[in-house]
Amino acid sequence: MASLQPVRGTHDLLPEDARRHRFITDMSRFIAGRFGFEEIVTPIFEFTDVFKRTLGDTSDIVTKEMYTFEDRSGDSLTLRPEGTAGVARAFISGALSNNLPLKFFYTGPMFRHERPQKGRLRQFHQIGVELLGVATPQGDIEAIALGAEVLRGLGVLDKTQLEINTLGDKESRDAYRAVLIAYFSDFADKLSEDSRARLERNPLRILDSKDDGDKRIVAGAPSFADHLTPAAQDFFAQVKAGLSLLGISFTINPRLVRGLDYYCHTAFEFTTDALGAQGTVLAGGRYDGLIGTMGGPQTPGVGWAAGVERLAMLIPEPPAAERPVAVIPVGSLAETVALQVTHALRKAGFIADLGYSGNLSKRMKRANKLNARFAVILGDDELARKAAMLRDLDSGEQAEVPLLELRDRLAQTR
RNA sequence: GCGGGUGUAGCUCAGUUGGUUAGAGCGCCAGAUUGUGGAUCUGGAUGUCGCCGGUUCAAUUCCGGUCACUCGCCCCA
Repeated sequence: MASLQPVRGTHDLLPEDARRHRFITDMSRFIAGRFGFEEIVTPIFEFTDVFKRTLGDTSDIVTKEMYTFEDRSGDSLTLRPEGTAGVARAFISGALSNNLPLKFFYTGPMFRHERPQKGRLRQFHQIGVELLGVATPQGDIEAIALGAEVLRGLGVLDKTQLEINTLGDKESRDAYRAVLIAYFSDFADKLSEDSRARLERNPLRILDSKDDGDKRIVAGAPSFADHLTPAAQDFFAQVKAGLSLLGISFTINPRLVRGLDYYCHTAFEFTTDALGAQGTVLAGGRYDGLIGTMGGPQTPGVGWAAGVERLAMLIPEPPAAERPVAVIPVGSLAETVALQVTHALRKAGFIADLGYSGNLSKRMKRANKLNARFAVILGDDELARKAAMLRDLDSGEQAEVPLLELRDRLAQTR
């Protein structure tokens, strides 16, 4: 086994994997385009503060998962651990607030120093969308509908379930948080160690604990639904109604939460049971407070991100590579003609492969391995007649074709 | 970051109760077929038995460490 290994948690994408990824990014970009989302490309690293301010000082990502380094001018930079912060920063830097609403699609690598697992890498890839400037439930509905359409386009929608929840508005959440802390504090000594830490940082998370003891305590916890303001209830009702109107099925998961203060209203996740512990495939929510928190104008936003590697694992077969035409010279005289023919076919838009060496048999084997559709065989006999033997590699039939007609004959079969 | 499992050929895996030349299938290469691939047959090459150290006359096998992968937790895409 080779001793030269890639950095832990990083991964080479060999052509078959790369094709799978390209299919995912191309398809999602295309479908996002139908919804009016245009691609935005932001840098792969930002000033560390961009992520610290958006993700909060206590989040796991900021406290232990960022690839942060100092560059030669002494600035603290961080490889982006997620995509929203960069888009929000671009929105502020570019003073785009008078063009609202804005609809962005992005794709690219993200970096988190986590312990790798299946579906969890240190460099991974995401696709995502951000819809800025729409404060009404229409935005949430459109974002979720787009997510569902992307999954459908990829052929994986039926392998996922959509779960949604509401985090309410700030008023609802503050009230609920206080009630929750009061409730759980009574049980503090009985909670698991993890949950005791969550009581400080993010009490909502306790609701989703997998610890059996915690679950018993959670069962008696006050319900968020009882603390939603009428406005927040109405907002959520409209989101649900919109999804139903579009035929998007969902379940409500009251334990689906987001930790940071700027999240509000709708949180949603498309999950699968096919990927073990990393079941979340596409997830997002509304973040009306984010841009304001970063120092920009108060601007509502809703968006989601999806893991390309996780999506790739749900796609059983990668899309087939395009099938080439194999040009096969027989004898050294034919080599120069083969080079010309190959070049002409490439200029005409065909994928043409000119084997580099070997006799006819060997080159035919190579053509077969490349899954070539046709072989163009150039030997002395054919060349004497300014023709080539055109062999259909699927049927095994072959016929001589004048060189001048080769291009049109091949074009007919496309 | 915490706990468990695994690591033998390019891939999937057998095997060695510690003993001399470590195996299979698939794949790869060559030939049967010097102008015809896919099927078949014949032959060939695979390899620090993850890495480092310890115990031992002897370690791929036992022990320790380490690295990688993997499962769960945490968290997330």
